[in-house]
Amino acid sequence: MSEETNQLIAQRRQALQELRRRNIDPYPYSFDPTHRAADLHREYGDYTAILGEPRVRIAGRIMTRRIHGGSSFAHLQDETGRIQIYLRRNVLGQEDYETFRRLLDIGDILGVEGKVFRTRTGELTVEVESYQLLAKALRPLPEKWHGLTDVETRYRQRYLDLIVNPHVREVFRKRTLIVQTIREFLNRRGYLEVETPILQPLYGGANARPFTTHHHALDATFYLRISNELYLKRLIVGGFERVYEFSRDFRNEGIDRFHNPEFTLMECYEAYADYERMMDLTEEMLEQVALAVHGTTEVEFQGQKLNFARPWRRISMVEAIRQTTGIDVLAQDVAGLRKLLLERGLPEEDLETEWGSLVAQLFEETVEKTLVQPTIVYDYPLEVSPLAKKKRGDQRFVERFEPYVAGMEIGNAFSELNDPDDQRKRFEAQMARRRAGDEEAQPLDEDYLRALEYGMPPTGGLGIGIDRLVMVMTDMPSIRDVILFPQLRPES
RNA sequence: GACCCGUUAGCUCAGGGGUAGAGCACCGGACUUUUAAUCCGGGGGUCCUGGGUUCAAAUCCCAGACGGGUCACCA
Repeated sequence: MSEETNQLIAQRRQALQELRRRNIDPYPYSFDPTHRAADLHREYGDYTAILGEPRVRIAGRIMTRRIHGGSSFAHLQDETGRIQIYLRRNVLGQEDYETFRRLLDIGDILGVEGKVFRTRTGELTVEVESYQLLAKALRPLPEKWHGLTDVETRYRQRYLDLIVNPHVREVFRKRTLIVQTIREFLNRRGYLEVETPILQPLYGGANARPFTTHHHALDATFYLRISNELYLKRLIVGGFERVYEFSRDFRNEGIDRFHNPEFTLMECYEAYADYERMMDLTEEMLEQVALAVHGTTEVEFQGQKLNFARPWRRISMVEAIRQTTGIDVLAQDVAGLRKLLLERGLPEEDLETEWGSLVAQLFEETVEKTLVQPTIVYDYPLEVSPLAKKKRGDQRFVERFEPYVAGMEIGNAFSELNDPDDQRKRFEAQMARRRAGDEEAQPLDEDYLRALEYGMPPTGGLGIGIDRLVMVMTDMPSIRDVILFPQLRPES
């Protein structure tokens, strides 16, 4: 049904006209509440006596209405919750009472002044002595009982979701709490929060296809960053010893429960640290996050009990594969690994060609989903890690780890590669992959190499996928449930 | 990108070849402590879009749009 003919909208527009005819401004400029709903519940909780007829002003959206003859009840909802209001004809007067009854609707924003009391049934209530319409709603809200469940509408019209589904507001409050907890955790350790370019002339720091755009005045191609890694390490070269950034990154890839084209990665870098120090940092940080959100290190996610208490299980990738499958990848060559992957049902055309890439592929196929409890998997193959330093004593691997929770990668960390010549070779290997058709291989960044040639101290780096962390901490099964405005196809 | 499922009133959902349904919301009436208020009466539809089959399509078939799930890619 079109908006013009929608009966419910038409009725509300008529009420709007009538309000204006009565010289009531449906969109006034301000209101000055003395309390919010939660303040009232805190001050005058269930067993508290209400003395001296306290007068309060409170503002919010009308969420329910129970209209009787000469008196009516309604609930106002503000950011903190709901409070019942009570309106009586002989208190408000005939005109104001009838205006409330006839011309105001569920969804309208209202400011009221009145005294706090408790009803016969014990509910804390404000008896309204005067009220002011603060904004007229022209569209009806979803149903009070079932709320809004249609996921498409919930994502496209998140404002509506937030109005009628209180638990959704809770998820996003927790998201902010998580970000704040990490920020304070790093600040306490002397990390400096910085901002680096989102529009980059060359993308790097991860394997992904970028979004491409164009700057008219410079007549130059720019990319939305897929990572801020190379910029943060330039800052380490510059002499900042501990830096971090909550980085909105953009990757031109598929969308599913675990991927949104724009997502948030917290990356931090610490001079003079190696990956073991970053493992400690990771465990401490995420333990703090669990405590901040849940008050305990135990977190329930999709029916599984996860415990973020230190120390976490730490296992090398080679050992993890051995424990899960019995396979010793160190005893396998390329042909052997390919055969093992074929046996596990992988189509031949999907198989990698390099030894280390095959090891990583075998790990992803067999081990990843088994890593339910917080686990650190370390020592990744050289071929899949072009920015990480080679492992002490074994040149086939690099000093890299990923924290896993509930079968999800929620981070990525290295002893950062600071040998400029080695870094150039790694870039060149990436360029070779590119020429072979790998669109996600990393381009060679000459300025980054130049920076490394000035000398970067040994450095530990860590990235944490904030969206996935929030999923785990809020028990949400989809990344769309933890991003306020997830990417959808444009409405036609 | 491939496959499977879904799309019916403002919302939540039934219905599955023969007059378009319910609850809430809405409108009118009664009601000055209700809270899923209650009681009486009423209005409201591009059944996602476009084609096809049929005497007849919301229903069956085809194509498309949008959403969800799985797979692929990625974090």
